[in-house]
Amino acid sequence: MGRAPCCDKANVKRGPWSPEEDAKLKDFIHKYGTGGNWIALPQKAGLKRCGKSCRLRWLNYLRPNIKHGDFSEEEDRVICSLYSTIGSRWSIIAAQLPGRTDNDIKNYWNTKLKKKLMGLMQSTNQRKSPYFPAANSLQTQPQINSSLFRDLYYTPNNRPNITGLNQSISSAQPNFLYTNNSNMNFPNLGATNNQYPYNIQSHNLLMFGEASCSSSDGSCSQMSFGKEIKREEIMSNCLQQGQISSVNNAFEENHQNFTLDYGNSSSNWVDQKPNVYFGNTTTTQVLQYDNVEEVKQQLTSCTNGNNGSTIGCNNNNSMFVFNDENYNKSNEIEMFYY
DNA sequence: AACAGGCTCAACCGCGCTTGG
DNA sequence: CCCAAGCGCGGTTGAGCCTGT
Repeated sequence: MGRAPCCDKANVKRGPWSPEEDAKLKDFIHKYGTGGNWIALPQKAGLKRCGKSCRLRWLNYLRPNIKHGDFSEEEDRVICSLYSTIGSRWSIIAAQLPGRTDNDIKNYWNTKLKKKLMGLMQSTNQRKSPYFPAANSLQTQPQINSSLFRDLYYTPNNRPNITGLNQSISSAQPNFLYTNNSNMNFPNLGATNNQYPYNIQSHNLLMFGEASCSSSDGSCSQMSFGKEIKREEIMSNCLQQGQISSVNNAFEENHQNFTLDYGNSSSNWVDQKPNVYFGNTTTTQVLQYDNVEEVKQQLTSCTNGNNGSTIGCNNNNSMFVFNDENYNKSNEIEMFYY
């Protein structure tokens, strides 16, 4: 036996709302509010509708200050940024866009924005992006004539933060949230210190900004904004570029101590422990940076350097790989998003 | 003009979560 | 603690519109 229906489907009207029904619902809510009970509302308002249908109609169409019509480029950016970070959590995305409903954004994403991005992907496909581009290539913004796409590389600093996000995160969701501090307002995903419970399991990272579409049948019902970087590739690149002299217990099994061991004195490093940073131990904000210079600035102001006791100066959705020598010169930092 | 196929978006569905008895 | 009712959310549907032939 399945779940009991929320209302008597035989006796409720379905389908598009008439102007008369809209007026009835609007009038009733203006006079009496929702009373905190949508199920009882239609009967009180004299509507032959299911309470859920009334709620939906009100929230998505009738309530004041609903914005209809084209989305601005700024709204596009916000949607893309948040989608790439938290996935299809439309209500959270909608909360950052006043006047827009989750349904609107979902429809817009599925019918237009996703395709728009796919178009951009195709037009920039020739540009080969190595897993670890030369550090100096990151001194400037990528040469892409689209602010939308550019911002997928360097998330804008005006991107809304998601402070206070307090909903449980399904393990199926993207893994951008990591906490090693149970006092954070971010949901504690079950991590204990220095454990990274999500995608790290696969030992792969996603390099944010490389949107891709993959499916066996060639359809594109799923699109991800990331390029998988296998840990072996990371390490191999680090070695090749002289960024590390050896890899020891890097990406240790059991997903603990997500660190690179540089095989030489750690005192020169910004932090003795991991030089790959996840999470943020001091604030609940998602820290974002417009460009590499801002990252450097943040790192320079790090007060936790060298003592190895804490993970400081981290960022919730990016990881930094430092070149020891060049970090001290403050001129080479490679930044990767996952 | 007629038709087919694609697109849009309002609405529905069902599930998980929350709340209150 | 249990259970039922209600809420909120994300995925899906399909009627109507649009566009190309």
